[in-house]
Amino acid sequence: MIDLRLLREDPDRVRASQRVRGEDVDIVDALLSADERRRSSGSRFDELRNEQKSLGKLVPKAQGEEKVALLQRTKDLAAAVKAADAEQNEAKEEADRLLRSLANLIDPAAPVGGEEDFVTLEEIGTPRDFAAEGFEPRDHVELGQILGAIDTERGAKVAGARSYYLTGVGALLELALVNMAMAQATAAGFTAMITPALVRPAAMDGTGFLGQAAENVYYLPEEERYLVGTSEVPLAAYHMDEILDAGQLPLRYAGFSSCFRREAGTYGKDTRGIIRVHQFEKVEMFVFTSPEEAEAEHRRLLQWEKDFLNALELPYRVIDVASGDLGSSAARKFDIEAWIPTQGKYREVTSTSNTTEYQSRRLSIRMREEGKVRPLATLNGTLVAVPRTIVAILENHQQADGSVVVPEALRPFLGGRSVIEPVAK
RNA sequence: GGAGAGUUGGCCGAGUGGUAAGGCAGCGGCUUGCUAAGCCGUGGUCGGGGUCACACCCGCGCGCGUUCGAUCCGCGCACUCUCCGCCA
Repeated sequence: MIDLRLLREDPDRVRASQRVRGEDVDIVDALLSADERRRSSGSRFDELRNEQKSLGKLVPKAQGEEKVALLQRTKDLAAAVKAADAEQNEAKEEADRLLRSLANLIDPAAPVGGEEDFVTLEEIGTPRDFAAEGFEPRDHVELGQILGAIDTERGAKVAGARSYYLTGVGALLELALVNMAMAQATAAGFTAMITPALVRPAAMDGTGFLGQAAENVYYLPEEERYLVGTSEVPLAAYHMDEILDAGQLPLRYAGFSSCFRREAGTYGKDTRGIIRVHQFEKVEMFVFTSPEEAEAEHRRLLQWEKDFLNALELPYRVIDVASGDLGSSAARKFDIEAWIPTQGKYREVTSTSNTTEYQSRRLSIRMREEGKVRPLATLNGTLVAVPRTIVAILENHQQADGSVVVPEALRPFLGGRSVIEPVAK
């Protein structure tokens, strides 16, 4: 959530942010009046409660008629206090509900517009010219079959649409990618983490995923638990309700977990293969740092993502995502899209967001610096989302005979293997 | 799944239906002097709300109830621990 003080002082800035996101602007005024009501009802309660407490202290000392009169007064007061408390709570709840429904303030540097209005920051590497090489590239589904690496048919049989098995070398490929990602992250100073995939509502809501993204979240009503769509959730909530010492920042975590997504509203999109699936594994970077450092840290996260894709020798581009396409928590977001030869376009493989103080306020995570306590910034970035990275590797590094060359940096994690050969039929 | 115990300030730990002992640590001072120790004082020294700043209000895990008044009594919930059962 955003700073209520900022909202009072500069509501136009908040309105402008909501507008470029394409979200409700009226909520700003509703919140301002709810906040006003909360403050006035709060001080009314304070006064009554103060009187009640001072009178209450007199009760045990009072005697006879004096005591009877006093008890009558305090009894009346008790009813007034109760009413004032109820009003205060109602106003608080309303203000809090509205505040939590407000998206993060957009970074003024982010491009304005919808999904198509991103700005391409750079293109790295050159897509291969398969025509010049004299063969038609196979898509990852076909390659997955030839190599015995991916089984989507049995995935559907057992688990339904958008499900898959990674088999043989495919399974090993996942483990290799995860290990390579963790090796890079720990070398950069991240703490490796294996996180819960099942979290309580406070964690899910605190991270901002129960707003516009709620329809993509799996919920287990009997347990009141959510399945996370990214380890960003358990990593952000790791320090929930804590005050971190400024001296220990930045705290950098690399979390590995399964990720679950309902993919509601994506019927017909990417139905083939493993581009869009209900369950996958991912290594996610997550950082707690000071608000002043957040922007520079965001660039560092982007660089670590690039380092990883560079090591995999994949052609990609970096885009600056437009205001209307940001998640509610993000002030700014950079996506990296890898080139997918058989689709003839770039597809998202990683994403890094600067969520500024939005999540830390919701999760009540603060930093203490020179005795002062204030919110801190959180950032997240994908190091490797396994299925899409496998798609990119298979398609970009395939050869005419259906084999796939293993990028050199990945070989040590794949038992030294340099080529993945088709399995004999 | 069953039974029981617990949750108090940065940490430990008492406690009572009427403004939360004590200790450690902290902070201020003093003494002796240095792999530090002792004495005195301070004291919710923390977090939230509120104010120009004070005042003031809220916080004894959370919520609801009883009461003029709840940390204390009742109900519900969360979490931790112990034992039993089951189990990768």
